[in-house]
Amino acid sequence: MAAPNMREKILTAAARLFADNGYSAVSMRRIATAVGVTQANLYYYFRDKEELIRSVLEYAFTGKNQTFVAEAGDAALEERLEQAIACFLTLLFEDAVLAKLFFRELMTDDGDRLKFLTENIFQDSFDTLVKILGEYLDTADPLQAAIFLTSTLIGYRQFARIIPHLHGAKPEYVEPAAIARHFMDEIRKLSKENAVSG
Amino acid sequence: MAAPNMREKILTAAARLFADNGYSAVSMRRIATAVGVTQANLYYYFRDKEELIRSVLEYAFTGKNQTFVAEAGDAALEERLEQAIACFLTLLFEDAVLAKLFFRELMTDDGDRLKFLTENIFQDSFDTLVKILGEYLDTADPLQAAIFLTSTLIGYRQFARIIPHLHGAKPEYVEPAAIARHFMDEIRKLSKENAVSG
DNA sequence: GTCTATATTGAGATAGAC
DNA sequence: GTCTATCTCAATATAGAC
Repeated sequence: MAAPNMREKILTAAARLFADNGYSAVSMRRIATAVGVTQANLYYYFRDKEELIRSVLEYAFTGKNQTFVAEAGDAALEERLEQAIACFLTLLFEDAVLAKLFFRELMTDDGDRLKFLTENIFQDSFDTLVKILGEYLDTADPLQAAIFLTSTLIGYRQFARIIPHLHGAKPEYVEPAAIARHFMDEIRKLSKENAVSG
Repeated sequence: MAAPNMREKILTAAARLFADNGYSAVSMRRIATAVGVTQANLYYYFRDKEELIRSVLEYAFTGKNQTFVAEAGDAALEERLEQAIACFLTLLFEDAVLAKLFFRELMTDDGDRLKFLTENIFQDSFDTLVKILGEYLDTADPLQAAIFLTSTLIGYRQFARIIPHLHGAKPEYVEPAAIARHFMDEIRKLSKENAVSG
């Protein structure tokens, strides 16, 4: 049997397994079985498990950044902000594999990997966000505001695991579109336009 | 050698190792070495690795809930809110082991474990928070507001791994006290008192 | 490019001496 | 209560046939 994108098939299967179970909990055998080849075959494509993990992360994260930024075109300020929020939330909620890998990476102590994550997922989108917020919000420190906003979205995705177990939780609390709408309603109150001048 | 709280020594060492490396990446041997006993000895205290993990989580999480709630005494509304925020942030930032275990648990798909986490860490504090926000904020849905607030704090702790790598980040962006202050400044603008009536 | 077979190491776990 | 010794299995990785 030939191997058209066998490398990609391995990366996809490994990404899903790593996302769900963590790197060290997933054996090379399990990945191979998921793909339908023997364990030894993985070593034709990747030198060792370490390289496979690094490759999976590159494969999963590279490019996701651009999608996020691109959505913020040249529409009105408030619309661009809403777009960016909705876009990031959708990414986090719909792409479970990416989200889980992302959160796993957030737990590493390896500075290089955190830097890789920053540069490949955040930096560009974040710079755009800072600019938008600087114009839109009534704040002296748009970078801090962007940090809070991003934190809320990231945290919401994490907390969404807990929310369904809380007393009185409604299903719409974990729907990205509803979250984005509600969040924008609150942010709007903090805009320059609506701000109570100090 | 006797064993005064050997069980606790094991739990402490295991908690730290599990927090830093993940459950499956840490072997019983490594835990035993960290404690200074042999691997076989762990099996005197815990039936198997599964039970050790469960015990570590119980040990780490039980009670943390009360601390958080207790801080919200009978002071003024705004002060109680500020206290709660600062308290939760401090817990997340100062107790690295607890925070890491917490975030690892958030990634499980096991409903029972998420429920355990909800009941032992969140539910009580969260109910209190909902009440406070219902009185303090100009919102129709205090539960949703509490979700957003909690998400921001959780997410901030996670994003704090990224923040130092972002262009233009200042050290105070990852200091719990500064975060709490800044956050309250924003929330205050959304209070009933300051709300722009619609 | 994929396989079978295997070397080697480390894992979880148990038995039984002290 | 802690140890030594050992069992068993699964893991990573390599060699070499096809």
